[in-house]
Amino acid sequence: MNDNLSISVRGRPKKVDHQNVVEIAMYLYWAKGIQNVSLNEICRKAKIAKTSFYREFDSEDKLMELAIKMYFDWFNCLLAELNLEGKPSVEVFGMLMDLILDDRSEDIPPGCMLVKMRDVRGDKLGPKASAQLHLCQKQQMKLIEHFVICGQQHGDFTKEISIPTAVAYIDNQLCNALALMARGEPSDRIKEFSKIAFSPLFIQKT
Amino acid sequence: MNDNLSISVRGRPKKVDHQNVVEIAMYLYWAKGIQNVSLNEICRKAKIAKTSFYREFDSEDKLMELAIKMYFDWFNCLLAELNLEGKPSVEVFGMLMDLILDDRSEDIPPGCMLVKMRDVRGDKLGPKASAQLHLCQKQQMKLIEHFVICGQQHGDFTKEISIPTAVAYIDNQLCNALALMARGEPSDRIKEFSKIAFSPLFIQKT
DNA sequence: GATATTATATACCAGTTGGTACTTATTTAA
DNA sequence: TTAAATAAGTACCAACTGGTATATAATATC
Repeated sequence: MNDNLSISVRGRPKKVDHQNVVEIAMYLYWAKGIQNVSLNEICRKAKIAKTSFYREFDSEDKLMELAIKMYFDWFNCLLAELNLEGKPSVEVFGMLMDLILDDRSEDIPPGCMLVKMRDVRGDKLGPKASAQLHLCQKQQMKLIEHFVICGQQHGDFTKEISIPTAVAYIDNQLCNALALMARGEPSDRIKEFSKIAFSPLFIQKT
Repeated sequence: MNDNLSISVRGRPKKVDHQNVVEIAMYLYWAKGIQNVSLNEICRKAKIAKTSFYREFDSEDKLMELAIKMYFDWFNCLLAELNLEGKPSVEVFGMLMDLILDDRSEDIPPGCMLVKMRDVRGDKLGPKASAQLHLCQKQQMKLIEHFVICGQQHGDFTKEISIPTAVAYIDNQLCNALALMARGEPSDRIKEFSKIAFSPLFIQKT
C-alpha cells in the first residue's frame, strides 16, 4: 500500500500490508500465547485471505519469526531509552524490573512474549521461529552479562557468585517476574518478590 | 475388572479399568502439558473406544479433575514420607527442593504437573478441572505457611518479611524451580539458584 | 482494445478436535 | 431358551487446523 511509491509495477496492486499483518500476529501471539493463535485467526483479524497470506509470507513459521523479531526490536528500543549505562547495579536492575512491571499505558498485553514462548513445546514452533527465539534469548543474556560485569567493576555487585551463575539467575528471576505478570499478579507484589530475590546480589555501600 | 468382586451384575462385564485410564491421562498431562494432550490420544493409549470413555467418565473435564487429584495425592504421599515436622527451616525447604529436583528414578516425567498447568489459558480447562487445580494450590500454600510459622517460632526463619509475602515468595520460587526442571535445566544449576533465592529467608545461627 | 502480469477469492484438501447415534457383543435372570 | 441389561465398536457429526489448486478480478504495457 505504502510501498507503491516505488515505480509502478504491472498487475493488480496488492492490498495486504506486510507490516500490519506482522504487527497483528505479534499482538495476538503476545496476548494469547503463540500456541493459542491460529493462522486462520490472524488472517481473519488482518482481513486478508489465506491465499494472500501465503503469497506474502512463505509459511506460518516465517510469520512467527518476523513477529518475534518485531517484538524484540520494540523491546530493545524501550531498553535503549532507559540509558542504563554507568548507573549503579541496584538502579540498573531496578529499572529493568520497573520496565517489565510498570502497567503499560496503552493496550499492550501483559508479560513478555518471549518468556511466554519459553515453555511451548518444541514441536509447536517451526525451525525459523525457534532459531529467532534462541537468538533473542542469547542477546538478552549478553546484555545481562554486560551489566553484571559493569557492576562488579563498579564494586556494587557481589563477587561471591560466578558471573555465569549470576547472569542465569538474573535472567531466570526476570522471566519469573514476567510470568507472574502474565498470570495477572499485581506488580507491587512482584516487586516485593524481586527485591527479595535480588538482595543477595548487591553490595550495599555503607 | 477388579471391582467385579462385588455381586455379579447383569449385562456384559466392563473391560475399561477406571483407575488405569486416569493414570494414563495423568502421565500424559504431566509429561506433555495438559493442553497438548487430546482425549483421542488418551483413548488410543488406554486402548479403549471413545464411547467407552464417555460411559465411564462424563466428560474430558471430569477426567482432568480426576487426574489432577491423583497427581496431588501422589505428591502428598511423597511429602509425608519426608517427615519434615520439627526440622529446622533450612532443612525443611532444602528437602522440599530436593524432592522436587532429584532425578526421579523411574519413568516419571520431569517438573510438576500442577505448575505446568498454572499457565494454561483459563478457557482450556473445564470448570471441574480448574476448581480442583485451585483447591490443590490452596492446600499447597497452607502447607508452606505452616512451615514458615514453625520456622519463625523456631527462630531460624526471618521475621523481616510478612508471612503472606514469605509464603507466596516460597511458593513462587518452588514453581520457578519446577518450571526450570521441566525446561530441562540440570538440577545442580537449579539448586544453585534456589540457594541464592532462599538465602534472604533464613537466619543462620552462629 | 488485447495481453501479460499480478493479487484476490472461492472452494477445497486431509488431518485433527470433543462428542454422539446406532449397531453389535456378552452377560445374568426369568 | 428367551428377554433384559449392560458394554463395546463402528461410523459419524460439525468445527477447527495448516496448506493449496483454480478461477477471477484488477492493473500496466503493447
